[in-house]
Amino acid sequence: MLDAKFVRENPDAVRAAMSSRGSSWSVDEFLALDEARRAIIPTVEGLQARRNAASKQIGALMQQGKRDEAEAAKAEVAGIKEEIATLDARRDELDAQVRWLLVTAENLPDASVPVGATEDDNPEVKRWGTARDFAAEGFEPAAHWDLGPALGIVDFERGVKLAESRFYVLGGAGAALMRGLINFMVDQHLDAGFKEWWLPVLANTETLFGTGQLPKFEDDLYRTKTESDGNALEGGVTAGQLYLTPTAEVTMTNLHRDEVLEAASLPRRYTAYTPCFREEAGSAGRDTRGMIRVHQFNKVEMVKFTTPDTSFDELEAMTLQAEKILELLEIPYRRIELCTGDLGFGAAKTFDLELWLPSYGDYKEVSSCSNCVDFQARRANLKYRDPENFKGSRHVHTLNGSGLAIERTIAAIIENYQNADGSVTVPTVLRPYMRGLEVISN
RNA sequence: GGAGGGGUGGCAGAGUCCGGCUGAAUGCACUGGUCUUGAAAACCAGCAACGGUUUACCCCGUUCGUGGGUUCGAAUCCCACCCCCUCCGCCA
Repeated sequence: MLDAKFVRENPDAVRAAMSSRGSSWSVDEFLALDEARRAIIPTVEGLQARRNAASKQIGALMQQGKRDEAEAAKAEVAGIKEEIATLDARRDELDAQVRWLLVTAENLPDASVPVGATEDDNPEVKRWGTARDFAAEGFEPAAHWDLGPALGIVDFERGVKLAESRFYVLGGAGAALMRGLINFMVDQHLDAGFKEWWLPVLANTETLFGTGQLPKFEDDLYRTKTESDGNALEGGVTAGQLYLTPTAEVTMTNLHRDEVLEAASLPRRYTAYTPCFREEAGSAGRDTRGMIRVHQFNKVEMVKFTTPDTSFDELEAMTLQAEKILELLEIPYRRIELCTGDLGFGAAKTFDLELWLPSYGDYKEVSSCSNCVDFQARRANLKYRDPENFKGSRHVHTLNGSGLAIERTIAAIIENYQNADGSVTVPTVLRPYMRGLEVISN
């Protein structure tokens, strides 16, 4: 959520930022509504003050037994009340409109973010490792959606049988690989000083609002109540509604919603493994094969809470932490920086990591590390205090990053570590996590 | 699922029956001061958030789970909803 005061005082900067994002958010619409709203406030409050004063007087008069004067005052208040009611209704209306604009506004890109329109404009920042030359080795690499089932470790058909399309099942070494990767990644983050959490995968409306999934992106989420239950979300809060979380970022960031943290306790570095659920409603036809885009996937997530002065350093550190996982697994990857036009809703700056997938003949996203600055903190009312430097409290900066998305990592391992005979070598660092298994074969 | 209790300031906890200087006693925590070599203790003072106005002070408004209602006036009365707790039942 943007700071209304900031928008008011820096309309040109906001306009430019929104334009660079390709956002349709209108600064002028906001300013007009905001001005209309603020024009009414002094009038309403003046009337309220008069009403309050008169009421107090009536109480005093009643106690003194001055009935007639009290009755006269009551009559006067009746008139004021009518005026207030009219203006109040108008103010409520304007408040709601202004609030809707504020909660649906994208975050402002950081000044350092390269300007661009689409993902094609995302600059590549670095590249690590080299893709295997299968031709030189004398065989054609198979895709994970063929290799996995052939090895009996991935089963797409049974996933569909149990749930629906875009679900899958892992068996034997496949299941062990999943479990091993989760533990491997979490251990790596623990070694780097992160604190581990275990979180609910159902979350309420306030929680989803705090990180920005609501109110704009409800369609991406699985919900426990649907329109037919008479519980549709219409720009507000649906009582009792729960959502399957699309990422642990949501719950982990909201751990401190409505809290004031001590500056001395920052930065806080958190990590959690959770399953993630996404409706993927608008992605029919994209990545339909394999385990690249499924409704339920697994992810080890990193979240940080920092003071404003260190958040960009922490973003770099977080991105390096995610890269470290790929390097230990020896999977070729590249880092790209999202341009203004490709930034996510709440992000001020984002680095994506993409790993090499032979079946795509290209890099595919496996991690996204973002600094949301105070955007989520404002939504989630998440502040910190630092008595030595300022009075009161200020919003923290929040960061989140995948470390990593595991299905895509598994796909990359299967494809990059495959052998001519159809077996898959287990990456060295994972072997301790897989009871010493070195090769997955039939 | 059944029965009962409860949601008040950073925390704890009065006030609610009998509506009116109650934005709210008291304690703890916190901040400043006195005292002290220093600290503790003691004592004094301050201490909610958000919004409007303002150079600032002040002032005004809103907020006692949420929304609505009654009233000149609601933390206190009425209605609906949400949430939490305890006991019973069920259950990994």
